[in-house]
This record gives sequence, structure tokens and C-alpha cells, in this order.
Amino acid sequence: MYKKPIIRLSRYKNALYRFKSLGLVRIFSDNLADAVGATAVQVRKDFSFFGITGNKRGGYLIEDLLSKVNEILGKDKITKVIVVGAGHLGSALMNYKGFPQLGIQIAAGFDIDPVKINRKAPIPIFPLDELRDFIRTHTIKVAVIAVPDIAAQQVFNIMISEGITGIVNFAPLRLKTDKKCAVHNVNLGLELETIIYFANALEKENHEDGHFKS
Amino acid sequence: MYKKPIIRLSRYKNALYRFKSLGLVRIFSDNLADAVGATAVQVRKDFSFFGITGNKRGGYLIEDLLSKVNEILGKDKITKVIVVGAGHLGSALMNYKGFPQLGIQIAAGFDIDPVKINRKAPIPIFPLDELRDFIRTHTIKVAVIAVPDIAAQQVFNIMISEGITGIVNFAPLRLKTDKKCAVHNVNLGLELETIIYFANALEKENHEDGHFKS
DNA sequence: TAAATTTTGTTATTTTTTTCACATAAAATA
DNA sequence: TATTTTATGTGAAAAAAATAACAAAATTTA
Repeated sequence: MYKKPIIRLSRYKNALYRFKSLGLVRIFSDNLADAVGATAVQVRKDFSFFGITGNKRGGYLIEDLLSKVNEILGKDKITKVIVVGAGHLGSALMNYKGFPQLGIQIAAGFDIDPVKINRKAPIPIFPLDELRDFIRTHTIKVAVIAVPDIAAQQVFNIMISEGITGIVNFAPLRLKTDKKCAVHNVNLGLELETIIYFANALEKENHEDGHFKS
Repeated sequence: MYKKPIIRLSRYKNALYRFKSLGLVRIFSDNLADAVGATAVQVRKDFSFFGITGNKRGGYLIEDLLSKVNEILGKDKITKVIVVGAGHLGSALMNYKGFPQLGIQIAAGFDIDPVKINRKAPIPIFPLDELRDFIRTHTIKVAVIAVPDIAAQQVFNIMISEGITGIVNFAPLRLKTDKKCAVHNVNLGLELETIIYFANALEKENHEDGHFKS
């Protein structure tokens, strides 16, 4: 399925835009590796995997590279995304400044709390009742779930039945479906837990180092 | 290094607490697999990898399993964590209800904006100036970076120099580190981009299916 | 122009992760 | 008690991902 190379391709793309905005025209695998935290070999390997080639000793032309990467990632058009749940996390996403550059347009937010509704805002926030209709009339294909876990499954079901094909889910539960939909679960608690494990492992290692080596 | 099994172990643990709270005593690899989106074999393989065994045909005693998993994950004590940046995302994290159960205590937040400072709140928010001192006096080892990208590197440097060993970074840039600190970069924009890629791939697949098969 | 250097691109190798296949123990049933 | 059923546990195989090794092209330098 080759998931990791795809993810890195997105990272390369973002780095490329940054390099481009600095006025650079040409880039080396080494620079890209530094920018995304990979190795130069890995960058070239990824490119090779997707059939992208550069110039021996000359690196890559940023413009060429961008158009190839964008083609592979299907970023030739703007993707409309909705965010369901306008709490802290939902707001954080809706206020994320980087989306336009990524070809992502947050089309609307939804919330069950009447206080949060604001149809006139730059990114309007509608009541949850209107979710189904909005997805249908705007042919939304990608959505973010940022509601409490009790509400998540219900929201998810609406999305699935309306033909959403990609969901990033921030509610700490695993959403189930038989339908064809890519679901990416992001669990903020888990991210912290995982890093705590590795932090502890490092702590131990450091102490052992201190004991045995120095 | 075997990173994936560790991450799943955290997921199993959380699922186990949920099962336990439902009054269950015994659990099967199959149930755990469903709960975390893995397969039953994978669950058993993971357990086998960490030397955890159950009872043939009898599944696993939740209580036993939890104590073993917690031991492996080093969750016998509470980990104090600080959150730097009290914007939308930082607030989302500080308000996350699930942390106490995970043995995580958000000890404090930090922000550069004077308006956000609140020393009396349940989770106090201090000015950024006091970050270094706080880490030192409270021997903080794990931190979250939820500041804009321009501020991230500076915050990171303070953390590293004060001996933080685990960082979850939400700023959309890659923080460089030596071996002494585990950094996990979470890029919300990238999460969306990745799911858009897979959503598009599914769209295409569905259309092809419609064309060739039905 | 020849040699040295730099950087890509690819093949081979290793490591990590997932899946498959099936033996084995415990419990249930006949 | 013998048979069948249900799960676990693990060795082997396959797939995915990361790393290593090095040939080849382009450029620079001598």
C-alpha cells in the first residue's frame, strides 16, 4: 500500500513551496531531506518510486518537481473540506493559516451549540442539522470530525451515507464502516502517551549511559 | 526500534480501560482488535513480542493485562506535561478530559500574550519568560509545542537546554534534535493533505469499479 | 583534455511490520 | 471419556520501509 512514501511526498511538496518562496530555482535531495527530516537517499528513493527524475549533479528544478508531485498527489484542484465541531480543536483547524497554500479550502464548520452558529463569518458555522444538506449540495468529499466522542459516530454515519470518502477523526474512538472511506484517526492523548514512552526510554538510556560509560 | 507495536500497546491499554469500565473482566484478542482497528493475530503477535501471555481459550484477564501493559509503558507513575502556546490548539489540549485517566497531568500552560496569563486557573497559564524556570523547578520531562512556527524553534531550544526528553510539536516545521530528546511532529495540515490523497484515490477506484465491473 | 568531485539513480541488503499457517491448550459437548 | 470447538501462541513467509553500496552522468578543477 506504500503509505509512508505518500506522506513524505506531501512533506516534500510543502518544503518545495517554502524554498520557492525564498527565490530558489534548483534544489538537491540533501536540502529536501533536511527540510522534512529524512535522508537524501530516502528522498531520491521516494522520487524513483514515483518515477520522478532530476539531473545528475544538477539536482531538481523546483518548478518541475512541484508540478510532478502535485500531479501525483492530485493537488491540481482545490479541495473543499468541512469541519464538524467548533470547539477548541475545530476552531484551531478553521483558523489554520496554511490551508490555502495547500489547496485546501475550509468550506464551512458545523456545531450543535446555537451560540457557535455564525452564517456570516468568513468560514461560516452552521447548525449540525444542516450537515447532510451541505455535503450534498456542495459535493463535499473530505471532512474533519472534531466533536466529543459521544457525538462522533452519529456525525460519521451522516458523512458515510452522503458519500464522503476521506475523514480525519479527532474523536478518541475508532469509527467503523464497511463503505469505501479512508479514515485517519488522530488521537491527541495517544500522541502524548507515545512520546512519554519514548521520553522514558530515553531517560533510562541516559542514566545507563551515565552509569556505564562516563 | 519497533515503534508500531509500542503505539498499539498504548491503544490496547486505552481500550482495556474502556472494557473495564463496562464491567468486563475477561477479553479476547478479537475484541481488542476491533477496538483499536487491528487484527486479532496482530494483537497476539504484539503481546507475544512483549512477552505477555493469556489463557488458551480463556482470553486475557483485563486486570492482569493492564498491569503488564502499564509496566511496559512505564505508566506506573503520573507524568507531568506542559503546554507551550495557549491558542486554540493549546487550549484544546489543556481542556482534553481524558488525560488524568492516561496518567498524564497538564502541569501548566505558557503563552507570550499577557491577556492569556492566568496564574489561578486549574491549569495555570504563565508568561513564556517563566518557562525555563518552571521546567527546572518542576523537573518537567515532557512538553507540547503549540505556538506559531516563528516561535517554535526558540521554545524548542529552551526545552532542549533544560533537559526535556519528549516533545510533541504541533508547529508546522520540523524541529531538529540530537539523540537526547524524542520529538514527535504532528502537522494538522499534513494530516488533511494525506487523507485528501487517499480520498482521491478511493474516488478514482470507485469510478473505475463502476466502469469495469458493474 | 584528464582527473577529481558532486549528485543522481538503482540494485542489493537489512530491518520492521504484517499476514499466513498451524500446533497446542482449555473448555464444551456428545 | 472421547470428540469437537474455541482461542492462544509462534514459526515461517510476505510485504513495506529503511539503509547501504556503488555505478553513471554532469560539472568543476587542474
